Amino acid sequence: MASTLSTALLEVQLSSPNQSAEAKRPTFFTSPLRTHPTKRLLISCNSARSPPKPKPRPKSKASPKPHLENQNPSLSDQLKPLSSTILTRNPRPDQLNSLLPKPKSTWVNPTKPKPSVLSLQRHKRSSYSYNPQIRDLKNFAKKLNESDPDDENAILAVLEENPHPVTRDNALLILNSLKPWQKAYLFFNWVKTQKLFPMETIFYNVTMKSLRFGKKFDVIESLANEMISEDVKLDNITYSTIITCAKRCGLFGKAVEWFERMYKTGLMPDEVTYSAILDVYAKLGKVEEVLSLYERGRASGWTPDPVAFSVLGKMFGEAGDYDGIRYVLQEMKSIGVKPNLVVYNTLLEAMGKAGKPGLARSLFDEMVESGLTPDAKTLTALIKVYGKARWSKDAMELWERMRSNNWQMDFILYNTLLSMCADLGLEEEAERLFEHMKQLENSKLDSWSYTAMLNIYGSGGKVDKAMELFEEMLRLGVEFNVMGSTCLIQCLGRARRIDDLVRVFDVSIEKGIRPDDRFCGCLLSVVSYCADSEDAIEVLGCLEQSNPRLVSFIRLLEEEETSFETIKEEFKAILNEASVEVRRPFCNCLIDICRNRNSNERAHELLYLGTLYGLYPGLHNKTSAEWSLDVRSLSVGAAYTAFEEWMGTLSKGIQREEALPELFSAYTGAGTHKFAQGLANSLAAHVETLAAPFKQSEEKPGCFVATREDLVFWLQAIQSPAVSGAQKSGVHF
DNA sequence: GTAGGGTTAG
Repeated sequence: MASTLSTALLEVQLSSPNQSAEAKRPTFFTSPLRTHPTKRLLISCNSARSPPKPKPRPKSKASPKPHLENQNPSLSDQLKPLSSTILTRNPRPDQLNSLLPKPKSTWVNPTKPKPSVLSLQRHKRSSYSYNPQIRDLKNFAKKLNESDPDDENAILAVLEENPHPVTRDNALLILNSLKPWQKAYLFFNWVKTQKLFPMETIFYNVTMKSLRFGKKFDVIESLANEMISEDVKLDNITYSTIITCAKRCGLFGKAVEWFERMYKTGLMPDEVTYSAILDVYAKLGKVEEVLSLYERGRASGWTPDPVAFSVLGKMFGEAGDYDGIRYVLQEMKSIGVKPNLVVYNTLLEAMGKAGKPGLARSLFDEMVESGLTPDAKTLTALIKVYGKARWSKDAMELWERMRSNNWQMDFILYNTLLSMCADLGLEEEAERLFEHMKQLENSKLDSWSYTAMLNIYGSGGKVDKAMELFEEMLRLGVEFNVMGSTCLIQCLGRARRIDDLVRVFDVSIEKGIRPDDRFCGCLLSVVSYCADSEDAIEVLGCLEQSNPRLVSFIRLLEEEETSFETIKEEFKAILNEASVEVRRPFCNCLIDICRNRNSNERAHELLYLGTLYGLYPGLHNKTSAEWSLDVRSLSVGAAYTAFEEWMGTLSKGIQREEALPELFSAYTGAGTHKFAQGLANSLAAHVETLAAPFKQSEEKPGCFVATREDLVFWLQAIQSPAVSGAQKSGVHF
């Protein structure tokens, strides 16, 4: 089995997610905005710089191909591993909503002047005339708001009490004051049945806004259809309300459908509707469509406002596209639009998502210099960026600045500060803040605050403090969520407090927590280091309730007669069911479990499969001077397995007299990650057990180096029958 | 929230 790893390395290139066969195909829309495909990414000539290009997909490194004895395989043979090694990806929102119109190939002559795609005039609002009865009417609306929503007769009785005649203006004023959508909708229908005056567009619009608040898209749509059948004109306000409601309900196909419909009726969107639809495409991750719309709008003479730029900024942030973010800033500069606070907030967060903490910091400085005062959202975004980047110094400085400048803080910001403390391991600071938050007026510590503290104690191994907090949550009735439970269980597992772990698990299930993949991964990792089989059985019991398939798989691994094919198929199915971020941890834990149960053979099979399914990209790196093994993303057991596998492959290479480089290195990393040091120590111990000639480099901690001469000598020595004892100590070649 | 668009914690 192990001997096939070198060929597996060939296959892994096929299974890397970036080269998946499901390459995105651009979707066109059928509105008059359609442009010729080759023109789609051209940005208006006013822009100073070229638009962001889609990033080239990362290419696989051209590593020297292992020598293969057989002839070139046929095309169908070459394609086979592709279908058998590709895992499905998590569904994206645009894949869930396949309602977007399919492309039609309508030729648009690019030499003709582009038609205008949006109206530069915003919808004019009618001005209110002063209503002397306003007080009475507001009181009346208040009564309606307070009446029992389920008691129709009571509501009708209130309606009869209206002190003033229901004129158009009075009805509008009342409708605007009704809060829950049920009341507004009821009043709207009541007015309609009175037939005192024609129902104009504005009545529908106000009612729709209320319905949007209640996310009642189906009702909004029925009202819109009623407008069409009753011949009431739909205006830009109607359409933007419909579109944004569909968007907030996640019905992106519907949003696009109504946008298309607007064009079909000959109504031109104004910039508000236009921004709304830009946001729809942005939320779908359809960057090219958004840029195309943007470009067409610019070509029609549109000067986008900060809202439009905020939409673009958010979209690029979600895509982690730094070039895109920079493009937004450049566009604003060249058009002469000054970013407002919301734009800065969006871009700061986007910078964080694109992994640019330094640029976020300078953008923040620029914002403050421009005279804007950061609000709680600005500070939340920046604290989050610094926390994730582990920039302790900047985070603490900002925290200090917040206090000395008396900048606005809210509870979300406090909770974010707590989470940042968890990221940076600042236990004392977090405790102080937590106490401070307890004493704040009008503020209650919520599940987020407690979860952040559980995270801090959990990752710091403070198991007693974590349990105290858990009891406190139960006592105070603070919601205990899946993340808090995961942190606590992880902590209890590391401390081998299995009875407490099982109790926390039971409480979690009682409280209605639904185990997610991370939660199961956490239980699986506890199983992996349970030396005591009774403990393992307890934890497997919890896992059985959360993910029975995983437990059956562990049993399959234990049974000697299970074939490799069975393991392969079942493992693939499990990985496909799991979300992408837990796939590698699952594989790592399962390898550890196998090694702990002395089934190294199975561990090698799993590593092979993990590699095959693309869970360990970049594990092997080769230059002419050095071959290296990067085990930073591997667990201890997986790292041992990978190391042995590597030595086995090299050993065979030596037998075949293949060319070898001067230097060999294994890299465990020794950086900021909590467990990195542990991995370096473990590999050091393992290397010593094997008496392998790898030495930890002094200038590069976490890097184990061996020369070709030493390595070849060692490998040849342990292969000779005289020293076969080395094999008993765990070397599996 | 006073007829429509954007930011808002793991």
